[in-house]
Amino acid sequence: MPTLEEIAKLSGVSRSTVSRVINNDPHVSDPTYKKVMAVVREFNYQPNIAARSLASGHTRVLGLVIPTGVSKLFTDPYFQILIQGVSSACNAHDYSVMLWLAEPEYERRMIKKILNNGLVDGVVVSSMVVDDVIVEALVESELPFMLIGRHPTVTDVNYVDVDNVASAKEIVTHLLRLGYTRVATITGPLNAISGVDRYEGYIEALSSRGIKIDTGLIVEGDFSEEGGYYAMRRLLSQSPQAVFVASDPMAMGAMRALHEAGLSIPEDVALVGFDDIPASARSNPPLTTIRQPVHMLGSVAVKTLIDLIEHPVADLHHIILPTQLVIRESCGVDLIS
Amino acid sequence: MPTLEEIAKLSGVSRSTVSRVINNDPHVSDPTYKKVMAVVREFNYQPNIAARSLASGHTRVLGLVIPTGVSKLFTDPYFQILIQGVSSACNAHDYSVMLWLAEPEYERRMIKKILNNGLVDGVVVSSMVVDDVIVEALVESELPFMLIGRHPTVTDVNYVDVDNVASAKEIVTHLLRLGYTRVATITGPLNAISGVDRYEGYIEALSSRGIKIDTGLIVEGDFSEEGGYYAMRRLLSQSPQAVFVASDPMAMGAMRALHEAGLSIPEDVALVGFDDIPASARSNPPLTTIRQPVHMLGSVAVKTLIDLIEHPVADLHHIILPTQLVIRESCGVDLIS
DNA sequence: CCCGCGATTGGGAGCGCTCCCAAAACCTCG
DNA sequence: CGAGGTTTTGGGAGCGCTCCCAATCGCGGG
Repeated sequence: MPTLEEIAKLSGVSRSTVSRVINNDPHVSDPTYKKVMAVVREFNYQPNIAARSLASGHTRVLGLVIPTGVSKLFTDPYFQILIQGVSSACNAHDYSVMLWLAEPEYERRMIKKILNNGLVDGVVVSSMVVDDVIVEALVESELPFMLIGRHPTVTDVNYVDVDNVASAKEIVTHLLRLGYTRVATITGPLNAISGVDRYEGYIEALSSRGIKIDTGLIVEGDFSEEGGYYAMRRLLSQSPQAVFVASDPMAMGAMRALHEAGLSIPEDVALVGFDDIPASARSNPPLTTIRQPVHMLGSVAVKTLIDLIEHPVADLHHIILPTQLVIRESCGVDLIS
Repeated sequence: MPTLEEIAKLSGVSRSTVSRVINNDPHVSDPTYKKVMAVVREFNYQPNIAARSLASGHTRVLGLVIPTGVSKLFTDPYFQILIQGVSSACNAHDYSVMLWLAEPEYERRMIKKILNNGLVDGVVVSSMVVDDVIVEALVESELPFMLIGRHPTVTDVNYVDVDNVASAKEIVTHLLRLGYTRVATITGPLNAISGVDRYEGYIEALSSRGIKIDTGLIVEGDFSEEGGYYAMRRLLSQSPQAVFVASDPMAMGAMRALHEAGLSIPEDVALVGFDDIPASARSNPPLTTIRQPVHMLGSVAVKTLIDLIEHPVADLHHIILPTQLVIRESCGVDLIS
């Protein structure tokens, strides 16, 4: 592995000039540029990142933090797609991504490591949990960061999110419009902001149609298939006409419970989800759900973060990405008309 | 963020002594150690990684390369669990992980970046495809690396894998022992080594029982749910008694095709898979499959790699992890006894 | 033909750490 | 009490790059 200095010698110019060439500094004459580039290519020269970082103070590396204490949740395709979105946006901008799956036992130590080690120029945090310590730590540090999913209490930070409340309201309203009146919900964990927001949307949808809330029809889940399954079983005795399940993996579990109980969807119970994971299009029956642009959440977070790093500004970014109601068969058809 | 030098001044010792303290060098007297540590903690000092890397030549960062040209495949829980295994082993050893999802269009450029940028001390590669360029490139570079999954042609490299041939043979043999004779297979992509190996195991199982191979019963899939679905549909006309599906996601697809065709499992067609993804325990019926220790594949790869980095030795590591036949309901019960 | 100015180029001074060697401090024991 | 050894400690010399400033080059106009 040659060094800058060697490339300089080899091409008969100074260290500085080579540095200019590899950094696309315009203050280089065309012949010099070509001469140096030829040598660079010939020796397949790659600048040493550590040296560059030390000298320049930045690394072109972003951290991606997924505080999934619950490894069960990490099986959710959501994270996979998110990682993909982050990764591809980083590639496109010539950044690398450092992945931190924050296991709870390491969390404290880890946060310090993340913030202080100078390894990353910024971090993307997939925030989920309400009392997340990392966000405060991030605020204290001066490291640029983007949250994926808004934070419940700290609002003066940058984030990208979907409108969970409105989207949940939309899909529940769809159910109501189809004529169902006894609509239950399996919520997400209520210590997760998206869990709370989707629940909120459910409440709003019912309320705005003057339907009073029946707490018997509300069961808290945990976003997992298993959680959906058990929640649905508990709901069975209440014989709801329709159920808004706050995540597709839970909806899969709910379907399983329903099938086991010999009930058919949507004839006996209509079901809708939230997320539109790949499996939802292929379930039996295909699931009506809200499509989140998960990949885009990741890539937008990265793009915004990079912009923030390279052109620091004071103003806050609160980006809301659109969702889409995807109507399939699990919600049944209009009962009224 | 204080520097080493500042901590040294603050604690009244030299730069070198502080360096020794933070690196746990035994050549430090106890009082000095305590004195320095107090200051380190008080100022929450974290050594600058870039500087440390530049000076020491290593980074305590491992690269994880997943050359999933096919993003479809990345939805497979396999990778998620693999990433988790790698990540947690890294955490445990105080290493960080740099994630590279190698999208095909970036591949060439990326490989160079990975190998030369000096950002990582070693890489773990989830190798899948037969004609993978990265492995050769890795061999040329002097970077330590571990493959997850053996390479079809390059054998003098370190890898950790399961015995796909033997495991496939085991599960197909199980099918044969149950009394099925007309056993089909939906293979993985045959440009993936695991696809080939599992197919091989299928052939061996039949052959060793003197059953001659019927090419009509062999359909190539691609490890995805979709692929399994379409492959099963093609297989339907051959009316197999049982099918060995080379991956669980494909088995899910095959089940879907079977259900659609109104056939029941295992009464009309028995089905077995390979992988034991979480969903397999909950499918209808639960899937008989081979359990791979995916998490462990990741963590063993990391541990071995770290050992390789820290204690370089010449000898090759070819680690084979055990699999387990998990019998559930999809394979039916003994037809003979 | 010389001055002045913009476009190029060169070189010094670090960035914050590790590593090595030598100096200092401390023991042990004859 | 001092030689000789063993710990500890200190400081210089980089690691390979960027950044800044000064030096050089080239060229048009007076």
